[in-house]
Amino acid sequence: MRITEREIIIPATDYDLPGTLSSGQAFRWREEHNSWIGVIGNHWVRLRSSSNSIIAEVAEPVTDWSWLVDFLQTHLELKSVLATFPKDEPLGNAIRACHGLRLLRQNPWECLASFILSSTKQIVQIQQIVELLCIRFGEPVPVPPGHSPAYAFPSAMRLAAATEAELRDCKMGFRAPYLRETARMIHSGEVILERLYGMDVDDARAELLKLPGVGRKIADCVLLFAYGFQAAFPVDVWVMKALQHLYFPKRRPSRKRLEKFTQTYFGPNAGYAQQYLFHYMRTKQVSRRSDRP
DNA sequence: TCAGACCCTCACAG
DNA sequence: ACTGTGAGGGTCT
Repeated sequence: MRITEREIIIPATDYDLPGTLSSGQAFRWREEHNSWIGVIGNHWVRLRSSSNSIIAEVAEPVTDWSWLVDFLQTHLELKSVLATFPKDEPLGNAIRACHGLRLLRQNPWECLASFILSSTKQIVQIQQIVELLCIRFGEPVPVPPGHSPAYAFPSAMRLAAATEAELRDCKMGFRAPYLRETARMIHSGEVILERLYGMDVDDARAELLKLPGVGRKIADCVLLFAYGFQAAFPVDVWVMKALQHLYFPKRRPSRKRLEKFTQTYFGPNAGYAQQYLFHYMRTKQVSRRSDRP
């Protein structure tokens, strides 16, 4: 007989759970009483950090926890990843300031849809939009007694069936037609997200770029956060600021030159380096509002 | 390559 | 309190 439990202790060293869950790669995690509540697939999940481990609780007993371990990527030895970073001062600062920051491994559809909604939005706003989307279109999932309702991320089929007005009601503005059309193309099989796992990074990116509302930056986010392609290096306004300031102080590099740089300088775990730069810039630097005289 | 448009919300200045 | 303004993990034309 197999053991089913509602709780599991997952060994995890060098793992900053709050930092990772709030670092702008996933948008459905809320802090509550020193723990983090979210939904993975059809599972309501509560996570909390302990010494060298993460304690996870779900609503109903499960036997197979691989979906959670895969999401958290706890097996990855962070030290060996950080060891491949170039030994420069900016990254050194970021590593020191963001100790234990990790990359998650998310569901491709949820990640794709979420990042389509991310363009020119602040992270809190993205969280709000995704939340509304799940409440309105997601299937309810079981929650422990006493907890507020939770919903799975809505399927591509469901979102393709929604009207543009219904989507705009979720405060996503001009992103609504992008999300709707992308949902349709995924549901119809014009782009098959499962196939990207077996492709090389350039082919996988080309597939994502077929989708409306998906440009280079969002494609690279999905490649990195959902598929684990380490060659993907999303360049957003924060990372661009870091790159310009730290590595190209003289003049702005061309797009081609910048791509060459990010694909070579940061080494085999460039995607990880990107997340450290992003999180460092966003959380640890002097904010622009307070650095006025 | 280079604008400008695109929705909407929030923070902040006055 | 109330309005004006700017900007936010971009993409498309």
